[in-house]
Amino acid sequence: MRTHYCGQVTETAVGTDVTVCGWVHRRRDHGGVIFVDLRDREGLLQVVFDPDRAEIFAQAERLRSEFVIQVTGRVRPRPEGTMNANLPTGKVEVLAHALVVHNRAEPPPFQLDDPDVGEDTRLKYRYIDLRRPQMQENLRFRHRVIQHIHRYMDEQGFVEVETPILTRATPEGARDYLVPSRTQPGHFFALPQSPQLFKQLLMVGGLDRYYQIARCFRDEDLRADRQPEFTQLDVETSFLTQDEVMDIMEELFRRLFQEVMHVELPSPLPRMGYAEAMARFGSDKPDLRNPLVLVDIKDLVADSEFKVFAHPAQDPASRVTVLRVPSGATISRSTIDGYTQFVARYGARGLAWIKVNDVAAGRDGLQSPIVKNLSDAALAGILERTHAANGDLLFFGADRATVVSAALGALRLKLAADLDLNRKEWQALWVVDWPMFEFDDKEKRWVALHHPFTMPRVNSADELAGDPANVLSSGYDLVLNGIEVGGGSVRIHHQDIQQAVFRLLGIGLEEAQEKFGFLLEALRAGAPPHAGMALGLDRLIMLMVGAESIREVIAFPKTQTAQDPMTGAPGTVDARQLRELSIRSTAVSKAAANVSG
RNA sequence: GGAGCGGUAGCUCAGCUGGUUAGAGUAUCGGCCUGUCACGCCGAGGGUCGCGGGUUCGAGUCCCGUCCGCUCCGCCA
Repeated sequence: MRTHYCGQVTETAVGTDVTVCGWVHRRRDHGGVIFVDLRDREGLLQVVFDPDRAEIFAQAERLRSEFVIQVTGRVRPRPEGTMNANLPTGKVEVLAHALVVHNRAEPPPFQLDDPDVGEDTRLKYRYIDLRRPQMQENLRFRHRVIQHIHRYMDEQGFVEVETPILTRATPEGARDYLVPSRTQPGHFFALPQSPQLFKQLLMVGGLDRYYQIARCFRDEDLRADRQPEFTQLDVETSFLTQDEVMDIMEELFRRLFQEVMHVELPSPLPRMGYAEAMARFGSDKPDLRNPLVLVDIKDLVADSEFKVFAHPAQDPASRVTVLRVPSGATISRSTIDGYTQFVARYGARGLAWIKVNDVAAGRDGLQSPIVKNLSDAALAGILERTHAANGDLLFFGADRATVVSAALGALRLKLAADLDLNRKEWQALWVVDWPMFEFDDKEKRWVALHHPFTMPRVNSADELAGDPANVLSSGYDLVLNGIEVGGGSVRIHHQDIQQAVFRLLGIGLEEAQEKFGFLLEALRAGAPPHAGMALGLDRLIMLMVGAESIREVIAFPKTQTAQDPMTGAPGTVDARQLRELSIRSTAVSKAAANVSG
């Protein structure tokens, strides 16, 4: 049907006849001559309709935006002074000899070159939105990344295996998406939160090296970087140590950046312990582009008269921490009030601050509502430890450690965004030495920080129960520019340790047998030591293309209420379908109660 | 479950302390135009002010509820 993509018709084609197909991007009708910018996935090409050819000129007058046409014509250089330097095809044009209108089109609901169209409109008409060059580029970039992954994994001896989408619900972890069984009334499949157990069983099955570009499903609330279905590069290996697995994945990561981004990442990537990440950055996924760091001052204020500081300083579960903002003294009171409200979201009950006007002047050089409460020694210690300089602003957090880390960790990110402090570079690192368990205060029970199949760093099952809070796991997370893009661990391959972990998580023998019996049996069937990882491809590609949301790199994403404005999913089904599935809905129809706009 | 911001023409938005006929840009439609490329010029049409209720002589504007979109907290092993 065509000889060239529009975007590929350049000077080399001058003098030849070409046939191109595409969409009418824009029509400029000068009465006596008509220009059409014809668009396909490779770019734009100017087509000229001349009144000398009366018949197709008349046809061209009836062309409208987004009509699908086919043009045959002679490529010729544009007249002197009419070249368009902004287009790769800008030195040439095609004089139309023949025109076929393959399809007319309604005027599009939005203009393709309008950068400010609302996302709900874009998603409702995603098939039009996808025509925009940015979306085309995002999806093709994604394709290139995945092609590189396939090539690398194959080179490294990995075998791509598909695992079930219909599987069973498991306790722990995210809320499951359920699929009712018709043949087993009252029973449900669950969509996999990840292929975790299957890939472990593939190791027991002797595959040795498995990978899959796997869709995962989690029925939790959405964020800019979270969709209910998302894609992971899922990997599992046998007989490799933690470091060996990390090396393989790190090399993939580095090569992706080299080959797709032309960016050199350091080798090896830096590694940081979870404890250090929380202490210095208030986060388990620190953004190392950000120069701000948290500095603990517990010891400096422990015997202070100032109870707001002294009390947490004496509590082992709390921390007292300073965030120094270089040149931050120019930040206004109202802006600081805004930051106070900001940290309140994370549970902080206040945000103390000191403006450092003159370090040499000691107490008199400091401007703050709290200096009067602090001793000269404490103030001097704080200035010294934070390396405060004239013109700096110090923010303080004093509370339970989880609150301080969350609040000041978030404030650190917000300040960097507001003051444009982040270095323009790529900062990848591993976060290692994670705690195995965390105590959930609300549910009053231990939960696995990574997942329950992660190998705890203990010598025996008995060691676990003694001091769960201080058991480390062999988990590792890959963090890029402050976003978790992957994580993995060495897995438990002994049945007794797996049982002990279940027991600690409050999963009794019977429940473990019912829900994980197949895993426990497999671990008794000659399970090799194994370890693996998953890379979140949507997030990684979002970062690589510089998008603000994962939705920009997914062809048909869902909105924050997990709906698809285009298909209307999720939708209702008729009563017969429900009956076949032995299901009755208790929901009151939204449509009956309210028609939304 | 919670917080914030938003919802007015196809799209992007303005609309003050409530007040006559709700505006702009763009898109669309018609006319003119032979070198434009966001073509230009002239003209026209286009509104359930998300939805429901309330206050008021009077509501796009105020109040309550609700739905939708986005960001975030919780949640996401």
